[in-house]
Amino acid sequence: MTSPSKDPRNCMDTTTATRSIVDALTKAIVEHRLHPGSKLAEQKLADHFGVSRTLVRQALFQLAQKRLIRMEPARGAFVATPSGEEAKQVFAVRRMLEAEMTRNFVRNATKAQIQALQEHVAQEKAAVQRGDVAGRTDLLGDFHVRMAELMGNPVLGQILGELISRCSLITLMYQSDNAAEHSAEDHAAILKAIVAKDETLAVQLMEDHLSHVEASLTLDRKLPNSDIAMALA
Amino acid sequence: MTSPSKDPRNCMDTTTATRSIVDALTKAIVEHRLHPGSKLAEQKLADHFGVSRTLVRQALFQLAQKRLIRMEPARGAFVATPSGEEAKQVFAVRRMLEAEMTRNFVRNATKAQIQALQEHVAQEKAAVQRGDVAGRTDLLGDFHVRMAELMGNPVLGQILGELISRCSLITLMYQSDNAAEHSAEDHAAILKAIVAKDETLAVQLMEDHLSHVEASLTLDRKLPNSDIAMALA
DNA sequence: TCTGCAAAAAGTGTATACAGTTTTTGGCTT
DNA sequence: AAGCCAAAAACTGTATACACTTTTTGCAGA
Repeated sequence: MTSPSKDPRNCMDTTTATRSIVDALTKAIVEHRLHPGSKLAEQKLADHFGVSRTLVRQALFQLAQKRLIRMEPARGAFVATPSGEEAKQVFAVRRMLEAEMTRNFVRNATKAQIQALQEHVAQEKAAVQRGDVAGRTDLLGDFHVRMAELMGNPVLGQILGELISRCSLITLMYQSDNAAEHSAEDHAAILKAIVAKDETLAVQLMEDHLSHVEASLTLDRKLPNSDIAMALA
Repeated sequence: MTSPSKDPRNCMDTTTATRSIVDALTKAIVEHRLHPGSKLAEQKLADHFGVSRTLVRQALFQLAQKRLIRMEPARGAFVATPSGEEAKQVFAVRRMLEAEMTRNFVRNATKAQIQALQEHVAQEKAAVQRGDVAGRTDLLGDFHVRMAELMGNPVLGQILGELISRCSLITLMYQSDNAAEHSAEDHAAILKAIVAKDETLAVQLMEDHLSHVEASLTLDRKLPNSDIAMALA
């Protein structure tokens, strides 16, 4: 009832500030502008975003919980450097979730939902062809999240979204770029099986897809980049 | 208040102060001392824990990310009140994860790991028999987390741990207490199938177990409790 | 030149202060 | 007496201040 807030310019909304920092840093990490191992100095980030350390700190804590960064006791925050071991675990969990998800999707998806996925795959192909690395990375991950959301299970969608963020970091560390184009093809094949209502095949293709991505991991090293201003510019 | 916790396995451990607040509040929520919907006023919590609002705030953000509380824009934090819809989704995800987890466990578990689970189930039975509600709740959830960890997949363990925390809140809202004793029996049956290396049966029993818990949910309402000092004392 | 150590700089961890918003309180009108 | 508006209290959101820790710097001695 009482709606005394006639303030439409509530743009610097509370909580949105922290959230936008989380989003910006997440994007920067997933899109490879902040390299694994980079130091994330609080004051520098605060200066960059034009806020105080308080908000940066809150954002860093949230990122730590999402395992995109790690925080060492009195030394600060660093972009996470997931190990090969951790990578395998993340993929294992994804296979568990997505195999079942695919099965349920084949069973229950409506025409409209399938069409939504088809449009998504088309976008993926477009991004791959135009060489849009950032957009491609987003879309390839979003394919899986979208599927979860279309199933009417946002809980699954959120968990999968976090796993996929971690996967982005992992693949950025270990995977060569050309392998990603193959993912778009995999998605198309999965979708085809879904359209054909071939439950077993769709599940199998999804598992193969994830195994394939995992198999393409390699153990070469990267050099860290600490230039926050450059990466976020 | 149990302060003596240094957890060496958790590398993202922020200042232990914040973590102990998170743990204390998590315990209070899971153990039913803070009811769904209760307001969590920052200053009151700060006074209770003998710290400033800063640390309480950080803890609340982490709890919000774990979906144990919800934070409303300028109104504060409240113990989460998961809907029946959300409950179904959480259980659906658990079934996905734990069916596969059980399958892998049957395949790969060593004698020592199986024995560890057996000891755990024995503890469960003891807690149920002695009427230790708090310990029982902990142990019943820990059975699943323990299984994940024994599989050498801490990633799975952590995700499952969070889902189970949410489940505790859900069951505390919707489930009658006596159903929990049944869970200990379910665990024993699952373990028996694991010992017999009957993969199909073990998976089936795990799915049935989770479905059974979910099926025992009901939609009666609860009255909120806002007395923080009492609940945490 | 290289090593070791102390002082300074930088950075994190926590508390406090302050501004804006929401909720409560108390009185005034109908 | 019930309802409504205004002032006050309480609370959240953010910035700043300060203590303590880590890292860097600079210099003395070998």
